[in-house]
Amino acid sequence: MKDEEETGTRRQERGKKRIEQLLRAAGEVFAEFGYENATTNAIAAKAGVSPGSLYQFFSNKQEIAEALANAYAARNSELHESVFRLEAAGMPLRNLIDRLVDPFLEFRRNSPGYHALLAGSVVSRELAERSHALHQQMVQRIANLVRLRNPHLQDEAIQTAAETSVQIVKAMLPLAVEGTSRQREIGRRELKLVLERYLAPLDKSPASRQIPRGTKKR
Amino acid sequence: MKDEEETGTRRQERGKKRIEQLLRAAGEVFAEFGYENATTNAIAAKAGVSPGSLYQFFSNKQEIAEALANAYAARNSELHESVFRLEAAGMPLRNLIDRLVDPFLEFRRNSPGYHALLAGSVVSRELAERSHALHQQMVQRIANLVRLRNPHLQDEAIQTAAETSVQIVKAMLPLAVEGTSRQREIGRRELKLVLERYLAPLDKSPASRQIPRGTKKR
Amino acid sequence: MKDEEETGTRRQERGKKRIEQLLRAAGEVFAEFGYENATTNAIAAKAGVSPGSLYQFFSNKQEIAEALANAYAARNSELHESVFRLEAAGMPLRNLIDRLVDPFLEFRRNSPGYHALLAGSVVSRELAERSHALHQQMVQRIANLVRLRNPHLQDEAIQTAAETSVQIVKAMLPLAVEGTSRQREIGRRELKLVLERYLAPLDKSPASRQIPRGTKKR
Amino acid sequence: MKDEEETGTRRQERGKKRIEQLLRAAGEVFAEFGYENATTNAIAAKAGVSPGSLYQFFSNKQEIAEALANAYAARNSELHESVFRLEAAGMPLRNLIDRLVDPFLEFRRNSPGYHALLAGSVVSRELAERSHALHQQMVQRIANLVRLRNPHLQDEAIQTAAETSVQIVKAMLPLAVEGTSRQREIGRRELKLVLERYLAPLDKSPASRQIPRGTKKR
DNA sequence: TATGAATGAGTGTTCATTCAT
DNA sequence: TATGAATGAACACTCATTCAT
Repeated sequence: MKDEEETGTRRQERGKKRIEQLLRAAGEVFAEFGYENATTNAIAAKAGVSPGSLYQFFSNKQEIAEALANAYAARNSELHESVFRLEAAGMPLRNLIDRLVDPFLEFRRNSPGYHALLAGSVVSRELAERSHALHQQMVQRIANLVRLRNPHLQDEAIQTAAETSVQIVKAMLPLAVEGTSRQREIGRRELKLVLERYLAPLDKSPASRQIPRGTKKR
Repeated sequence: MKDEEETGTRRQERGKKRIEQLLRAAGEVFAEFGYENATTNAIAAKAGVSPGSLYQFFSNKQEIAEALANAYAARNSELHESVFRLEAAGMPLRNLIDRLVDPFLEFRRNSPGYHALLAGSVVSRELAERSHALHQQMVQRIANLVRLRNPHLQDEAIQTAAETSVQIVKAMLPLAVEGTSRQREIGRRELKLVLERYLAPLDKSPASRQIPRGTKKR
Repeated sequence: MKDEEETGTRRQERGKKRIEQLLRAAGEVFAEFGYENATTNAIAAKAGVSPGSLYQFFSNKQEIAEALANAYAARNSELHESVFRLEAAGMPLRNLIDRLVDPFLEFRRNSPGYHALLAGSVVSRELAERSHALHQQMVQRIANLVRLRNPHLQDEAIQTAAETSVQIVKAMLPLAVEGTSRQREIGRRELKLVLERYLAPLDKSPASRQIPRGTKKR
Repeated sequence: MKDEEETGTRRQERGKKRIEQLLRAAGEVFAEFGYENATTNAIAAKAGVSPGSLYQFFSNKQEIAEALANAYAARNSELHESVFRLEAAGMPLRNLIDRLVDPFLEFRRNSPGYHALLAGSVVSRELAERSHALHQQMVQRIANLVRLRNPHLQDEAIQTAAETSVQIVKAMLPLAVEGTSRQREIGRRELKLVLERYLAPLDKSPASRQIPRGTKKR
């Protein structure tokens, strides 16, 4: 509680805030112009900060992109923790899909720049690898669920189904995240429908029979 | 055969060849580096042409991208003509999908830069519009087929189904076009499978009865 | 002992210490990186002080260099006082040279940054002038000695001899100050030798009769 | 003599001229501001060229400095070839010194920037090494002459004498190259005088006895 | 018409200096 | 007075575009 410590704490807080400001601004600028056309000065300006300040926290433009991607990856992981729970394996497929897809859509709606950095042009090898790792992580989590629901399926079939599911989600996300709210609603519904119809035939577990709510888990 | 005698036709021919060279080069460079990181000098060099010459045919970098997109659009239209024939409406769903998807995949495999220009970052409003127009054209063609097969469906449902189908194809294209030949083969199979499972429920024609996986072809 | 009771004297003392810290640090940083490549932040950091504090004592980077040069000039003057004593005029040339050169070399060995500031690129007009003044001071002191030893010489010859002597010292300093201790020893010997041979012909005192090399000291 | 070759030749010529323009401009700017304070845009402007053009010939600022140093080194070598001729070994010392020093002084007068690059702050390790190599080359050439004149001297003494001579020349050059023409003349005379007095005692060869002109070599 | 050297506006980045705390 | 985060002018360098040949 001494003066110095207090100061230090405040400084750190301010630093964190600055970084958050900058990353938020970077996300918006990357989303609007793409990584290449985004200028560091524009990011600094949008964050209400001088160009020099930006470089107190990030040593170059690429590092901003990487930090932002890290932040997204972290939030993404939290999402995974809360969403890929094994008890979910027994749900009816439709419920499971709701449970997985909705938070993910919301996350993406709140993450401008995610697409520009992790789906757009190659910012850096590190970022490409991180993106790939996130993708694989998601594939594995889905594969686990698929395996729990369909223990008789061969591993390769499970992998393929999981990979395909992730790809469907990735590509249909824009429809569910952009446009008017009506368009987004349709996008969301169709995304779920595609997933459901793709996955239903694999699904032999009794839980996946369309059962009215209230009858869950026996 | 002297210079002044050279006919306008011959000049035009030469011009066309130059443009083709340049567009081919542009496609490759865009595919390798992305639109933003592609330099006009690199395109000119790859086309075996001076940077000044490039500007005889295209007034700026963006225009190259647009011309390339146009060329792809034209080839795409030819594809549509040959593929979206009404007699196809009566085929079993699976056959129809094969017929539509395979040429499209081949087209994409032969169109480097297509993804970089039309799926990557926003190159220009013009390009975005053209891309959108292509997309809508495809949606309408598919909507027509869907309507022919399922005359009882409401228009909105048809539109949505067509839109979603196109999105599915876009989604799965990378899996069907990139990677090892085995990966591509799996990608192609899954793409068709997703489409089939998504569309089958709409489909009242006997040929499209859902066949459980693993029991295919007998 | 409370804050407000702190005397001005004490403050001044603290200020002096800070200034000394900063100048020492500046000397080292200038010596290591050269004036232009030295950053004020690096100087402050090396002095264990914040960049803001530095500017409490020096209003800009140039002023640091000037203050450092002043400090060197002051020490240099002390050296002069102790070394250029008139009783020295009667010594044998060789002894006189020893007496003048050795303390000067030691001073230079203990003055990092001296070379970077006063011999390197032009830091500022002020500094150049100060450097020139120091130079001239030394020239005059030497001229005085030369005149005492050789009263018959014309003034211009005396000036030139003094000027040249100073230049010789400057020339040979690097050899006498840098490198291994053996190299430095050789450098020091040669410096003295060059001076001696240059000055001896002017010198009518018996002690300075030219002695062939190798026969020195018996 | 065909069109293309002619063009190529002309281009090369223009390129060479541009490089010369740029190097001349760089020399002047480096001389005026020092390497660090010289801006590439200032160099380009002084050469009457755009900044982009400069980078067609040099890939960065350092490379300009290195190219300029190379050019100086090359001229320096030519000088050496024409000046360090063995028949010179027999000359009276004074003549030899004239012969060596005068062209060297002229060279330096025509080489603005030489000092800034090769004596000033450390531009790069390459440049420092080149500078050192030039220095050593000169030392060796002088050592050869000294050895020819004084075959009985030990190698180490020869080396030291050569090294010291070079150091004297380097340090006294500014006096002989800068200032009014009178100052330069005095500087030149003193430089030669210092060298002569330093070297004369080593010199046992008959040729080095002060002999009136016209009696050379016997 | 083709060439490719030349252009120069614009970008990422640094660092001397300021100022709120 | 001390701090160090913030500032912003300035620089090295790039590349889409132009134009003399």
